[in-house]
Amino acid sequence: MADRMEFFPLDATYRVQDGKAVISMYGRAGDGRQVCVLDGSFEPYFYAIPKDSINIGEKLEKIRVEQDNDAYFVTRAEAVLKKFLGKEVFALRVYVNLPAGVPIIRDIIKDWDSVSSTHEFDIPFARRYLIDKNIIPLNLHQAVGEFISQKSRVQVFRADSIGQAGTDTLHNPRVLAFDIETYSPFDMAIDAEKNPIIMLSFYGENFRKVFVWKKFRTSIDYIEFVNSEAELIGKFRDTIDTYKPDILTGYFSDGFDLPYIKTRADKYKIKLDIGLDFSELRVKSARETAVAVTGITHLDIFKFIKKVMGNSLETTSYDLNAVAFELLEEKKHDVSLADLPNIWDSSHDNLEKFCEYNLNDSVLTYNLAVKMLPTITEIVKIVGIPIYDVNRMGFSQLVEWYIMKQAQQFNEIAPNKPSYDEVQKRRLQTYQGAFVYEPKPGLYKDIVVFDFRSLYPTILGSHNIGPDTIDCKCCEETAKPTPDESERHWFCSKRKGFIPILIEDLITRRMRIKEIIKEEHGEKFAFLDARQNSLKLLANSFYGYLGFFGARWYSIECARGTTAWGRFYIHKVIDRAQKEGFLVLYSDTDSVFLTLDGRTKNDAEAFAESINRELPGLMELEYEGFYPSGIFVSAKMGAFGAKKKYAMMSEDGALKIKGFETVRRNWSLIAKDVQEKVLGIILKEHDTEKALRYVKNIITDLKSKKIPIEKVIIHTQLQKEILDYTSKGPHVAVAQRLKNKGRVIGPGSIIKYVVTQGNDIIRNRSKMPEEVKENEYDADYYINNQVIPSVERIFNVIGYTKEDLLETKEQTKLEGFF
DNA sequence: GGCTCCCGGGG
DNA sequence: GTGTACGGGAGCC
Repeated sequence: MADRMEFFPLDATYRVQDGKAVISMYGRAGDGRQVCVLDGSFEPYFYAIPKDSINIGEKLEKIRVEQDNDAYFVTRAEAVLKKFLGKEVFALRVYVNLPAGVPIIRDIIKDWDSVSSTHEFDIPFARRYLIDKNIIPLNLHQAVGEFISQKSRVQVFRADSIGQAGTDTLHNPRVLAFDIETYSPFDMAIDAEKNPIIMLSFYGENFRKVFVWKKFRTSIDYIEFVNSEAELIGKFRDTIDTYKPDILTGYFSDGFDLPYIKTRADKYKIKLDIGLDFSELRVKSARETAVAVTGITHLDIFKFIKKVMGNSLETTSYDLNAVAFELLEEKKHDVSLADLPNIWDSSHDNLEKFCEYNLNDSVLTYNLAVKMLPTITEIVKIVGIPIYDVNRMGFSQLVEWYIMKQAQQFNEIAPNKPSYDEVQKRRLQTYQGAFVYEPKPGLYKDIVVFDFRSLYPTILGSHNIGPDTIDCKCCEETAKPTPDESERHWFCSKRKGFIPILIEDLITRRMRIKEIIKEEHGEKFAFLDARQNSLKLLANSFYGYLGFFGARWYSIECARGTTAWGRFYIHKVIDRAQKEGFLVLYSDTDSVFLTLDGRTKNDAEAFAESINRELPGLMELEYEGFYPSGIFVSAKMGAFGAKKKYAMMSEDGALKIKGFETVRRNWSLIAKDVQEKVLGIILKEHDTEKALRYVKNIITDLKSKKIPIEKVIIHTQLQKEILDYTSKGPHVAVAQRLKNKGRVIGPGSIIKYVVTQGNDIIRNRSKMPEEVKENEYDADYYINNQVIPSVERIFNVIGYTKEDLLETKEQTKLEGFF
């Protein structure tokens, strides 16, 4: 007798059982319990396109490969009618006994004379399953089958069939945030082999806890003392086991917390078998590490925010404090972590505030995860990929997997990933990008900003741009070619392409949501807003995807055509604006900055309307805003045109700043200080003279050595053994000398150095701070390589040159603007 | 100008 | 895991 069971799948994986692959999906059942759903009915396969419909079925069935005690063979081959880049093709769907056999069998047949090409042989089995069965993680599904008994931390259900069940989505997964503090002496590299974890905090719904293995007097109820680090690691495992989170989240936990915990656990031979199948936590060490747990979704919320939200945030730093402040208006506790090791070693009485700090980091992480969950959920639902993977994908991968899923629905075969050689070739391809109208540096009044709503996506849609519509035979004579002077291309005017269909679908879905969202409030609004934003992010990424060297649906000609049309339309706006009497200040890609120059705001809006009447398809020029004053920079030219840098003040007095980089740790303190101060003076006080005086004073102070030596120390971390360096930077030279003096120096050591006076190359003038007397540092180096570069572009904005900064005599420019 | 190296996040 | 991983700036050579 079959049971029915409803559940929200979170992720899928597979296991080989009795020579057959069995999919296991972990998720939350309708009754609230965690569940594992097994499906053994899905078979691995790939496609082979035979030449001239030669029958290769018999030959395929003879293949048999023995490897590592497993046998791989073709179970059957099915002839199917598919589409490939706009053309109908006969393909063979080649079924293989095991997933691991797919690439092996494919390798054998790819070179056969009778085979023209092979496809879709490199798609992870569990991902293939979700796509083919149209199972969308987080949506409610119904399984028919029965509960079985199997070693597992959760109930196991063996399914005979699985299907969508209504439109419900898991909107309140059980989230558990955690954070560790480690013993980490001031200025030493973080070293998981050497230094213990001393605190561990958790935060979830109605749950907060800090574990610490030294005792002190406290009245805080969530602090729990344990006797050792080993016991603390045991608590890590047990807390997760009893809390039963759907999502375990940390801040940079892929790169720090979990690998650290794993290293320490290995030391004590503690098994971190928190997987719902009792498997251990897995640290995948690639270029960027990632940590996975079977059945529990590990969300590194830092990674998600940096990858997906990054561009839309004001902050340029992604540390927890800056991100929490911008997204939550909350901050980290203000404690000095540098003091923690000493306090840990001596006076335990002060440990309490570090425990509070530790918990607060988990609280912030939890709140960030909850805040991002609507967006994460919507991306998962649009792309059809589990949270764990969405968390670790960049935009081009999100686009690609979205297209892969749609390809299945549209009966399209996916093109292959480029070979290494092909990637190298593609990397060399360049093309003309967007049009940039350079602003004259200076201060301006009454600025109006317009931009094209989703310029590239609407061009791709309106002009039917895609790899399957380019240069079609049927429209060679009639189609309108791209406005590209260097090469002639056109796109089919009879048949809508695959990619334009997908893009227009994303755009119109978004427009519909924008329409209904006006009436919504609260939670419903938040989800719809997250959805429209996710749709926009995805649509905006298609153009870049077409020109991305790793893309399956790569087409540099399509990318070129898109920018060519983009330049065409923005020029049209600029020309018309000038004809109508506006002053064009600045334009970049899809936006135009005008000054009213005597005309009114209403005139500007009417102007946009007149443009819109002539635009094709879904293209639209939008009124972005009005700014009473602004400062524009024509920054240093890069290889592909100017960088975008400007600051404007809106009517409510808020400043909008674009393109000013922040300085990093391998800059001296003096450079950081000066940049911060100068930005403050100019943007808040509008006193350019004062900013200039300030920098001049700093330069004078450097020359007369009034700036203390601590402010000119540069910190750089040694990445490998000194001998392994082929190119000796200043920090390597200093490291060598430290080693000669008997200091223990190796990978991870932070090398501090000061550049001193002389004519030699920098390396030979770099010394350790204690070797340098107060007046020995090279003032010119710090002025020219540190202070000036950190503020030069800011001063260019307001009309001063590097030379002005260096001159001792005062000058006045742009006086009396404000 | 090409090559090599470092940074980020975390403590 | 039927896959793969970044991009920008500074200094050396």
